[in-house]
Amino acid sequence: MLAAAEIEFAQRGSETSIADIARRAGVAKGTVFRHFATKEDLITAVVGAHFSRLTVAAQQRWDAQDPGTALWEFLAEAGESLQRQDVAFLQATGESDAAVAAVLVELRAAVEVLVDRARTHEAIRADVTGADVLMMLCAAVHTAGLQPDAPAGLWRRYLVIVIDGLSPAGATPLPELMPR
Amino acid sequence: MLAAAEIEFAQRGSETSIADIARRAGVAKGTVFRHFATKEDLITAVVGAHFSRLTVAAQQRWDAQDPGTALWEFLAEAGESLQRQDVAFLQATGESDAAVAAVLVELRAAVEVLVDRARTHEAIRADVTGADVLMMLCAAVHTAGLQPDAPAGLWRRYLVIVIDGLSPAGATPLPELMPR
Amino acid sequence: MLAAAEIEFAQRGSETSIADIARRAGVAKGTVFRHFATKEDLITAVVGAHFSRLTVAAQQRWDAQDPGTALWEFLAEAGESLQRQDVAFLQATGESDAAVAAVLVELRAAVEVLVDRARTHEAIRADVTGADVLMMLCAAVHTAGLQPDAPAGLWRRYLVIVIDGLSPAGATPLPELMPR
Amino acid sequence: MLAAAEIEFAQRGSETSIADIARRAGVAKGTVFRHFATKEDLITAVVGAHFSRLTVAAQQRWDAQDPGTALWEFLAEAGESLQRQDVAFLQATGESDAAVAAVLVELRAAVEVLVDRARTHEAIRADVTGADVLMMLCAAVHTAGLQPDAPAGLWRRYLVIVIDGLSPAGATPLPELMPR
DNA sequence: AATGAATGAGTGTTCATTCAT
DNA sequence: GATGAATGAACACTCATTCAT
Repeated sequence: MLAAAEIEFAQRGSETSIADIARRAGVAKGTVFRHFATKEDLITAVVGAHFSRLTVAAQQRWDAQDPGTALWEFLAEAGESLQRQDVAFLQATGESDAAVAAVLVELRAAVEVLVDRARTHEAIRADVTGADVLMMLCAAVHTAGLQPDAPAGLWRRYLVIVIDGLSPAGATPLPELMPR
Repeated sequence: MLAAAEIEFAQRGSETSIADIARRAGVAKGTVFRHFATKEDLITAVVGAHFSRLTVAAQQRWDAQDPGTALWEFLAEAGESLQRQDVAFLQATGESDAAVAAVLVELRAAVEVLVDRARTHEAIRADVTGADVLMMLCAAVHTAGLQPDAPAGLWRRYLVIVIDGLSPAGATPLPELMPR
Repeated sequence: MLAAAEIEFAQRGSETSIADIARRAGVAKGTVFRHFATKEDLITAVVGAHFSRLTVAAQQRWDAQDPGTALWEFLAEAGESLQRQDVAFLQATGESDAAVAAVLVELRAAVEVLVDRARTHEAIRADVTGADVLMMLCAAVHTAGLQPDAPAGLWRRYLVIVIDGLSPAGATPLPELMPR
Repeated sequence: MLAAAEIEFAQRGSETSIADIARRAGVAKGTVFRHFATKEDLITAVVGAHFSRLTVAAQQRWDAQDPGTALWEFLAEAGESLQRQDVAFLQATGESDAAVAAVLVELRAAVEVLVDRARTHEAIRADVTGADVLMMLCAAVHTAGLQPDAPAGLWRRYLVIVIDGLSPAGATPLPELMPR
C-alpha cells in the first residue's frame, strides 16, 4: 500500500486521490483510512520513508576512505532516488509536517557528517553546510524533473554544475545565510 | 485582480481557488470569470506576464559592456522576481500551456543571447546553453523558496553556488544532455 | 431583437441565454433588459406574437367559401409556422404565463369558429373542439420536430394522419374530455 | 433514487438539477453521483428503463389472437406509461444519447412487428410504419401533457383521434416521408 | 437610451472522510 | 480487520439580473 502510494505520489504529487492509491494497492478506500487516518498521514509516511532511506544511504558512507568521493556518490545515489519522486512534493511536506520535519533533521545531520569530512579533506568549499548541499541536490533534481520531455538523465547534468559550484576551486564567498 | 492572482498563485500554486483570488481582489467570483474565461486563462496571463518581464530584462542587457557581468546581473534581477513566485508553478505552467510555452521560447532565446556573449568573453563555461542557465536559476530560487522559514535572501546564497558552477574555472565536463 | 430572440428560441428553446440573443441582435445584454425586464417577458413577447399571428391566420379564413378546406389550409399554414419553433417551448409558455394564456384563449376562439363552420358542413367529426384541433396540430408538428435528422416535411405526414383522425369518416366516439 | 429521478424528470425534464433529485430521494448529492457518474448516466438509466418497459409490453403482444386489438391495447398501455413522463424529454434523450438510441431501436422493432401483423389483418392503414405509430402515440400523449390543468385522461381522447387517423377507413394517402 | 462591468445564486462534479455491516 | 455506501464541503464555471456611466 505504501508502494502504491509512492508510485501515485511520484506521478501526480499530492493531488493524487486516495481512491487511485487504493485501486493501485488493490484494496478498498476504507482500508487505506484504517491504516492512515488522514491523507496527510499517508503522505507523511511515504515522504518520511523516502527521507529515511536517504539518511541510511548517507550514514553508510560515514566511514568511507575518500570523503570527497563519498559525498559525490551519496549525491548521485540520492539523486537517483529523488528523481523518481516529485521533489517539490517531498520538500513541501517536509516543511509543513512536524513528523517529517523530524526525519529531515536526521537526514540533514547525516549529510552534515559527510560534508564535514569532505570539508576536512578540502573536497568541498568551506562555506557550505550539509543542509546547503542537500538543497542544491534537490534543486538539480527537481528542476530537471519539471521538464516532462527532457532527456532521462538531465538531472545528472545539473548535478555536475551544482557539484562544480560546491567545489573549492574558484569559489566565490557566499552570503552569510545558512539554511535552517 | 492580476495582482491578487499573482499573490495567491505565489503562495499556493495552481491549487489556489478562484474564490480565494476573488476574495483577495475584493470582487465577486463571477467578475474574475468575466476577465478570464477560464482558470487556465488567468494562470496563463499571470505566468506569461512574469516570463515576459524576464524576457525584457534579458533583452535590456544584450548590449551591455561586460557580457559576464550582464548575465550575472540578469540572473540576480530575475531571481528577485522569481523569488516572489512559486517557481514550480511557473515552470509547470510553461510545460503544460501552449500560450505560455511560446513566451518561454522567447525568454530562452533572450537568455541565449546573453549566454552566447558571455561565452565569447569566457565568462561562462562553454558547455552550457541559455536554457541550462535559466533552469539553474530556477533551481536555486525554487529550492530556497521551499523553506518557508528560511532567511529572506537564501536564494542569493544558492545562486552564488550555481554561478560558481556555471563559471569556467574548474569546470567538470557536462554529460551531453541539452535541455529542450 | 424580437427576431433574434425568435431564432434563438427556435433553435435552443428557453435554455438560450440572453447573451446569445443580444449577440445575434447586435446589441448589448443590458439593452435587452431595458426592453424586457425579465427573460420571461421576452419569452412571453415572442410566444405571444407567434400565437397572435396564428390567430390572424385563422380569422382570415372565417369567411372562406369552403369551411372544410379553410380549416385544413389553416392547419397547413399554422403547421408551417409552428415547425420553425420549438413547439413544446411555445406550449409550455402558454401554460405557465398569464399574458400568453390570454393570447391562447383568443387563438382557440378563432380556431373554434373555423371548426364550428367545418362541423356544420360535416367536414370534421362532430365531437371535437377547436382546442382539440389545435392540440392535434401541435402534436403532429412537435413530434416530427423531435427527430433532428428526419426529412424536412415529416410534420406534413403526421398532419395527414391527424386530419384523417379528425375527419368524420369512420370516427370512433371520443371519450368525453374536453381540453381546457 | 431512480424513482425520485423519474418523478423529477417527468415534471421538469432534463433541466431538473441533481440537487433536487437527491433531495427528493432523501440522499446527499454525492450519493447520486456514486450511482450515476454523470447526470447523463442517470438520464440514460431512467429513459432507457422506460423504453425497455415499453419494448417488453410490445413483445408480449406479438402472439396475440387479434393483431388489431393487440396494437391498440399496446398503445393504450404505453400511453398510460408515457403519460407519467415528460415525453419530449424522453424523445430528446433518445435522439441525443447513443445508449438510449439503441434501446429505441429495439422498441421500434418490437412495435414494427405489431404493426406488420395488424397491417396483414387490415387493422391499420398500409402506409404507416412502426416508427410512425410510435411517434403518433407520443404526439397524443405529449400534447395532452402540455396542459397541466387538463382532465387526467385527456391523452386517451387524443389517442382515439390518432388511432382513427391510423385506421384504414377513409385514409388519405400519406406523403412519402418515412420517419427514421 | 444604450452599454457592459459586476454580481451571486446555482450547476455538475470530485473527493477526503465516516461508519454500519 | 476490511469494505464500500453515504456524505457534504469544495471547485470551476454559467447566467439572469442590476446599475453606474
